[in-house]
Amino acid sequence: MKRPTQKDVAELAGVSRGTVSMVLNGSTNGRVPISEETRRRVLEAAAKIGYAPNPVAQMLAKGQNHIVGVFVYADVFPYAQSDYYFPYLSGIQQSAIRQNYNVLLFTQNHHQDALPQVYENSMNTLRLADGCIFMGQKTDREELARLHSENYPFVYVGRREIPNHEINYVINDYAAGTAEVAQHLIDLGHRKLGFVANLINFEPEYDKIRGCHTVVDNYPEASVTTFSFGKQQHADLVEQVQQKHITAVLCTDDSSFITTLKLFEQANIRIPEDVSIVCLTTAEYDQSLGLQPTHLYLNRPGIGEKAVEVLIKLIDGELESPQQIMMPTVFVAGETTGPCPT
Amino acid sequence: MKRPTQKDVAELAGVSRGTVSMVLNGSTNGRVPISEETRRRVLEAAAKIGYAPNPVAQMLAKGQNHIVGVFVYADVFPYAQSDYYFPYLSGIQQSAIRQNYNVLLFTQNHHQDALPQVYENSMNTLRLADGCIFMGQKTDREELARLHSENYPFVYVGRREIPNHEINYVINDYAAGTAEVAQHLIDLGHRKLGFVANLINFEPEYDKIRGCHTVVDNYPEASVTTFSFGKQQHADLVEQVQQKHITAVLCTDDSSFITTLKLFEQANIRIPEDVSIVCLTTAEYDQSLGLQPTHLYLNRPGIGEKAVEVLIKLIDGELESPQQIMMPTVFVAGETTGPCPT
DNA sequence: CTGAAAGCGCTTACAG
DNA sequence: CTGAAAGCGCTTACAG
Repeated sequence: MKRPTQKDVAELAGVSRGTVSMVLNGSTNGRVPISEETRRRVLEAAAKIGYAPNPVAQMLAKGQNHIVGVFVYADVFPYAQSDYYFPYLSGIQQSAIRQNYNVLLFTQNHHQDALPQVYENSMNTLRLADGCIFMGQKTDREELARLHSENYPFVYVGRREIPNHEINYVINDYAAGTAEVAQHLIDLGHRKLGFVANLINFEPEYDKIRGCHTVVDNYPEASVTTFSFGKQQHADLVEQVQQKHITAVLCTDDSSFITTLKLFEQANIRIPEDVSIVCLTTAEYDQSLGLQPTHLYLNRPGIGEKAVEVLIKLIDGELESPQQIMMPTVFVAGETTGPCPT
Repeated sequence: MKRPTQKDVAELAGVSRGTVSMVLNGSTNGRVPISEETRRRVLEAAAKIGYAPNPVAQMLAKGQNHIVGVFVYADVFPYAQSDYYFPYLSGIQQSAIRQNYNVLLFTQNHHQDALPQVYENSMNTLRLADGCIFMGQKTDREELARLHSENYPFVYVGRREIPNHEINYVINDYAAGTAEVAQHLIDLGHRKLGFVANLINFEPEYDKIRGCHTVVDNYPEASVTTFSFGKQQHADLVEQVQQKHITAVLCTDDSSFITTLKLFEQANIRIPEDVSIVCLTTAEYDQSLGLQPTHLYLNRPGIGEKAVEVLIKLIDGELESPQQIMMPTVFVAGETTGPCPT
């Protein structure tokens, strides 16, 4: 009833367990090859009893698991926000296939209504994987710091700065992308820009604002006004836009993009005739909107792939300095931007 | 430089390795509890040297991994068709979280340009997981048969019939759903129905046709004509529809749904005035179409969740008879169906 | 060309 | 309450 082990094969084939191991792994351990006759006997015996090596035992003996982990700092594992996470996961899978790794989703660390934790009872629960890809907004920076000092190999998808720890990450080059957007708007004649974000104190948002300024600051008559959307706290956006004669608004994420569109619609502000709007992340055509959004397309699968490549090099010890990689975004001109009204 | 082991903790705390194990697992192995003082010493020692048990060693010793695998019979792991697979994966993750399992994606079994194989060198590569969820169209039925005779626990997402093997599966109840669709069309006055499929010799398609007939056969004047879309072989659909005065067409998947719509458009057949069309799977609003599709919504996350529930019961040995579970679909009346023209 | 044995890092009866 | 030891199923130097 128990599944067969190496020992069963060895006995049936009349050889030692070491020999079975070597035949099945094709490895000869730096020795003369194993005789064809022996090989055949072992293979036959294995096939006969339906033997398959226990990968857990192999992992323990070899000390390498060939598994990359995926850990998500979010309330639940990608589900409601699956549109956001799955493109990254796609890339992770692609890369894993290419490099002959399996992918382990750390779902065990999620408990109801609580953020997932790497350390449970102060113990690192990630050791099943050789290394791990991190995603998610609700980063626990202390855990990352600790993981880093333990030399556990990991790569964050997204920029995270941890004091005293140079961690590895792969991220969209928001600064360059936003600069491209800003230049586009400037070229269309816009000079008074608005910048809408949900949370300002977050690395990606910094990068976007910074990118915007690198362009705008070249035009003395141009300016950027920043709006922070809190809970219900966007009531004065329309007012301010009108008062300050803002003609173009950059929104950092799709929720603020949609909100902004709705606010303008309610105020009878026409898009793009009166005001141009850009979404600084991937935005799909929305039926209720009826316009192709001008946006920054993020190559999320590409980022996932890159993150795994870096991670595996890390695992293999091929990297000494920390990797902080920027991936280009793609500017997509849509129908929500137009020339500055005169 | 090496990561600390149980032995290191034991020495530092001045206790035996078994004691460390018990303290850390909270298990007392049917004995009097471990003294508070000892507990504290062990915990402190562990924290001090940053010890975390090696999960691989734990798995080997315990013989249980708490991992559910996911294996996809498709050329590549969900990527191009990610829209199709990811909703299932969402459900799998949800269920795994609830039951405290991790999820392992078997990407190692995918090699370029070849279908993935469970058995490599005639050895089952799935043993890392306690059991496995299967998905994908390009099922290798021989592998499933073998897996089943080896008593490896698995659940297929989709119906697969294997001679002499009653396997476990969870599937959309296409028969009931299609019957609902057929009734809807009959109620709208349609009597001559068309049924379009890409491959007819596939379990889900059988179920759909069967469901259609259970309704249509109650109406003596009603009939169903079946069309099989091969490669480029749908040229006569329009012709036949006109000749036979077919007024409603059921399409088994979204690709045949889209193709049918295009063919009708080219022939100046109006939807739904002249012909009603239904998609027998989840169909999104398509901008080029401009109509909300009448379709059968599939609760894919729900199926993923159910599949994991069944799998874990299987692993725990709580199930004796094979489980073949039907999940209800949801009929969504859209704009591509209307009353039969008179 | 092959066997015997140590080792991977845990858990769990079994004695004390 | 704790220690010593066997065992989980492999791999890999080391002898022969």
